[in-house]
Amino acid sequence: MQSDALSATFSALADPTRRAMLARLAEGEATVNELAEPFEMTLPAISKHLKVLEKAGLVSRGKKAQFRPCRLQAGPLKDIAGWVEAYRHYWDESFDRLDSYLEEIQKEQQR
Amino acid sequence: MQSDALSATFSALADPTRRAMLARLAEGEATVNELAEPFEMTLPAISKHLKVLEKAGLVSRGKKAQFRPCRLQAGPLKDIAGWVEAYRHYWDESFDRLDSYLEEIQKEQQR
DNA sequence: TCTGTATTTTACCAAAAAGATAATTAACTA
DNA sequence: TAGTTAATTATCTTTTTGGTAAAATACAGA
Repeated sequence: MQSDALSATFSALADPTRRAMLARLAEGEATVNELAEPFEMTLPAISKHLKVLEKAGLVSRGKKAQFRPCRLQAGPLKDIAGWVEAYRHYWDESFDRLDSYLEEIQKEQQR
Repeated sequence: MQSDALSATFSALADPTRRAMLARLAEGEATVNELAEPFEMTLPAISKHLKVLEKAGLVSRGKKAQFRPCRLQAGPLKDIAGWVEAYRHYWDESFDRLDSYLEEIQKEQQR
C-alpha cells in the first residue's frame, strides 16, 4: 500500500491506459463511456482505472443525471514535475560538463 | 506486463525506497551495501529494487573487485519530464499554450 | 587454499493489481 | 410502470510486487 502522494501519482501514471485517459481528459470533460470507447477493455476495468486516477487526485468526477463527467486535475502532476526537475542537470549535457568541471576542481583542491 | 519504457520508468519511481536510492546516487556512485545502509530492508530486497531501477535504465552498474558500484542514469527522467511538461498549462495559471504557440509563429516569421 | 566480505540467486510467502463476467444501482424515457 | 442507459459493485482468477531466509557465487588477502 503506497501511502505517500508522490508514489500514488507515479503509480497511477505507470499504466498506458491511464495515461491515455488523462490525455483524453486534457481535451475536456468526458463520461466514463466516452473514456472507455478507445479501449478494448470492459467498462468495469475502466471504472477501476478511473478510481486509481481519482485516488491519486488526478481526476475529479461530477454528476449530471446518470452521467459522471470526469475532469482532469493536474495538481499532482506539478509535484511530479517538481520532483523530476531536481534531476534535470543529470541529463542535461551542459550541466554535466559543469558537474565534471566542479568535480575536477574539488579533486585539485584536495591535493 | 508493462512493456513500454515510460510505464517502466513511472513504475520504478512509484516506490519511495527506489526514489531515495536515486537521490543517494545523485550524490555519486555507491555500492549495494552503501545504498542499503539507510533502510531497514534486507540486502536481497535492495538488490531487487536495484534491478527494477536497472531495468528502467535509471541505474547502471560497474564492477570493481567484489563491488558493483551503481551510478545514476538520468536519461529516462528526461522522458518523464517531457511527458509531464505537456500538462504544465493545466496546473500553471500564468502559462498559456496559445501564448507559446504565437511566440513560436513569431520566431518562425522572423526568419 | 582457506576465510571473510560483497552481492546475487533461489525458494517461498502474502498482499496488491489487473482483468473478466455477472449482478446491481441509479436515473432517465416511453 | 417497464425498459434503457450509465456506472458501479461483487466475485473470481491470474500475475506482479515486495519481502524474508538460506544457499550460492565472486573476489581479496593471509
